[in-house]
Amino acid sequence: MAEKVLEKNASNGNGEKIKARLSQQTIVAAAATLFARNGFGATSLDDLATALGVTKGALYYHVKNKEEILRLIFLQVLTVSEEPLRRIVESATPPAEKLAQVINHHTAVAADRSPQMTVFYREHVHLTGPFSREITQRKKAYERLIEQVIEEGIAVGVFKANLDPKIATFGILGMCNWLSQWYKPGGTYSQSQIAALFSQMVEGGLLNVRGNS
Amino acid sequence: MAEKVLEKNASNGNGEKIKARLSQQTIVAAAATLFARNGFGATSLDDLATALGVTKGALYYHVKNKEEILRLIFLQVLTVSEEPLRRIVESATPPAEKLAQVINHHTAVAADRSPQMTVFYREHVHLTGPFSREITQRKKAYERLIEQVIEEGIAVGVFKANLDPKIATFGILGMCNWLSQWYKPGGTYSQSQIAALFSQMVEGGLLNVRGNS
DNA sequence: TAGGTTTTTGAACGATTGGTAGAATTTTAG
DNA sequence: CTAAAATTCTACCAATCGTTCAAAAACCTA
Repeated sequence: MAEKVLEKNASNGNGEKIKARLSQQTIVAAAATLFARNGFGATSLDDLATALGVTKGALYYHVKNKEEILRLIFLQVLTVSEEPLRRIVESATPPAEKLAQVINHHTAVAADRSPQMTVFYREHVHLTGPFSREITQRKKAYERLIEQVIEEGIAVGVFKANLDPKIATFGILGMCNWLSQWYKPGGTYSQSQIAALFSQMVEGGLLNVRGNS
Repeated sequence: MAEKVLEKNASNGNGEKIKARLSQQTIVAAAATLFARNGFGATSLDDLATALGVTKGALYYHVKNKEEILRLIFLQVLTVSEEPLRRIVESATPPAEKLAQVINHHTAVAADRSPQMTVFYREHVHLTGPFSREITQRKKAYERLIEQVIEEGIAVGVFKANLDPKIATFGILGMCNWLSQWYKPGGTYSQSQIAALFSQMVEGGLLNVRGNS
C-alpha cells in the first residue's frame, strides 16, 4: 500500500538529482496528497515516509505525531481561505460581483490546494480536543460570511427574496468544493473559467430568458 | 474508538428486548454509517462488530471480507440511483422539468442514504480489481445521463447555449452531493424543498429579473 | 580538520489490524 | 426430542500500526 509520491527530487542545475531537504512543509504537503488519496486512517506513517524517501523515525524530528500533521493541513487551508474571503465580503463591491469573486476565490482554493481541501472536508473526525472545536467554529464563520453576501444581495433587491441564504450558500459551497474531486490542471477550462461558468449558472441560471449567443 | 450504533434492538411486543438477527443488510447498513463517519481505513471490523453488538467472527459468516462490505455499499448506491435516473432522462418531460426531477432524485438519494453516498464518493480507492473499474464506468455513465438533459435543453433553446454541459453537470452534482455533509432530517427544510430551492437556483438563478415576492 | 549541532537512521515497543479455524451455541425442521 | 443447519464465540495468527530512542550520519562553523 506504500506509494512513491516524492522522490529525491529537484536538480541542482547540473542535472544531477539532489535530495530535497525534509521539513515540516514538505511533510505536510506530501501527507495532504496521501491523506486525500487514501484517507487519513488508511495512510500509515510508513507510507508517508516512503513517499518522502525517508524512514518513519525521521518524521518525528519535524512533527510531534500523526495528528499534528493533520492539524497543520487544516491550518494551511484556513490560512489561505479566510483572509481573502473577508477582504472580498467587506469590500464595497456590489453583491452580484461580490458573489462572483467569492466563487472565484473558493474555486481557486479548491483547485490550487485540492489535496488539502479534500482532507479539510473529509478528515475532521480525526481531530481531537479543543482544536477540533476551533476548526468547526472557523468553518461556520467562513460559511456565515458567504451567507452575508447573499443576504446583502436580497436586502438591496438584487437577488431573489424567496431563496434561503443558508441553503444557497451550501449549494454554492458544494459546487465549488466538488472541484477537488474532478478538476485536473491543464484541462479544457482553467480554474477561473470554471468559476465564471459557476457564477453565470448560479446568478443568471441555466434558463434562457431571450435568445442570447 | 469503538462506537455503539446498533444494540440488541427491537422489542417483541412484550417490551422485552430481543436480539436483532444479523444479516448482510444489517452489516452493510451499520458499516456505511461507520465508514462514513470515520473512513474505511480507520474503521476496524472490531468497531463494526461492537456497533452491531456482535463479535468479529460473526461477521465472517455473512460476508467474505472487509472489502466485500464496501462493495455491497457501492452496489446499494448504484441500485437506488441508476434506474430512477434513467427513467427520468428517457421520459418525454421537457428539459427544464426533467432537470428539476433529476436534482430532486439525486438530492433524495444523498439525503436518504447519506452514509452510503458519503462512502460512495469517498472510498473508491479501496476497491480493487475489475469491480473498481466497473464502478468508475457506471459513475461516468450516470454523469453522462445528466449531461444529456442539459444538452437536450440547450438543443431546444430552453437552456443557455454558452454553458458547458459537463461543467454544469459537475456543478449540479457537487451541489447535491454536498447534502450528505450537512443535511439532517427534521431540519427547517425537507429534502424535496431543498431540491426545489436548488432547481430554482440553478435554472432561474439568484438574480432578480423583476421584483417578485 | 575538529567539534558541535542538526538530521536521520534503524531497531524495538506494545497495541491493534484483518483474517482464520474450530468449538460451542442457538435455531429450525421432522 | 433429536439431529441437522445456521449462527456466534473464543483463541490465535502474522502483519502492521504509531511512537520512542540511542546511535550513526550529515551538516555547519571555525
